[in-house]
Amino acid sequence: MERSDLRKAGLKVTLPRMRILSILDTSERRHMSAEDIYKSLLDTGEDIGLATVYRVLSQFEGAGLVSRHNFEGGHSVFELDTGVHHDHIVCNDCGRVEEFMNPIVEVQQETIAKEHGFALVAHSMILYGRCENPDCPHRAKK
Amino acid sequence: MERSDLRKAGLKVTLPRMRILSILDTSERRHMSAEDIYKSLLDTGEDIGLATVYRVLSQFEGAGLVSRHNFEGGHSVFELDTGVHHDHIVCNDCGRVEEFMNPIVEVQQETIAKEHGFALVAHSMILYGRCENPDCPHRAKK
DNA sequence: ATGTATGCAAAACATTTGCACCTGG
DNA sequence: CCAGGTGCAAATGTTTTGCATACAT
Repeated sequence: MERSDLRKAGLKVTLPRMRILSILDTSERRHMSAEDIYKSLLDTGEDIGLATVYRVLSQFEGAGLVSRHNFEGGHSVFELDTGVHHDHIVCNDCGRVEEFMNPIVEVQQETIAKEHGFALVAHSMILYGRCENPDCPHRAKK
Repeated sequence: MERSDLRKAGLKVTLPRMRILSILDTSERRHMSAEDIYKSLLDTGEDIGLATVYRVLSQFEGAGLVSRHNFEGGHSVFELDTGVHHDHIVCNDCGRVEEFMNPIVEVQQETIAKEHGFALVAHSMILYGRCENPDCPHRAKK
């Protein structure tokens, strides 16, 4: 029950918030843009505005319920924050997103920050490539 | 003389292109947004449109003369491509950008891609933190 | 009831594009 | 001369905001 998550975050339990949380939780794609979520709501017959989707996602981000990533292409993607840190590898062809966590890289980040006299606050690491998924367009294309 | 760089890229040597290249080359800040470059042109008394700045930067990117990075905040920054790969660490307070190249991280990226069945094409790694620069606002603030 | 949330439309940005005019080779 | 480049304004795509209305507590 995520109702409690909302209350804990100091957010009223409203229908749009529940629905958006639910979509992020149950969609087969863990990483969705605001537009994706909005369309998904329309499909479900919900009458929720795109502006609300953005507002709710920002609040969720502030509350630590979701995290936002700036992938290439000028739009953000959101995912439920499981509390487990990870980075992303994205297929340039089919858009598939996979998660990874590499301890060696994590350690190096601290080392690098220290070398440059920075107190590390956050980082963004995204790998782009072509995946081996048989359904991936770049393989289908030949 | 960068005239030859332009010719090599199959681009006519025009005034806007020269000026933009020159700004990227001589500005003390190596990393600039399109807007930054545009303002810099205005300061120099140049009459070059923002649209042209974007067009030229895109062409330069295609020609490998500059590289584009998507920092947080929804805007891109451009820098002269020296041919030497590096990533970035950005100060959240003063906006200062430093470059680094960590061989261990580079190797791990290939390993990670392989583990996930991806052929690595590109990557974006940006660290965010607070720098020790005495001029940095977050230190001045107390 | 009452302070928050929401929907809608409009605004705000960053970036791109259409088109008539200019310019470099 | 003439393909390609540029300026300007208008179009785009994404995200934010103002405001009157609706809702959770």
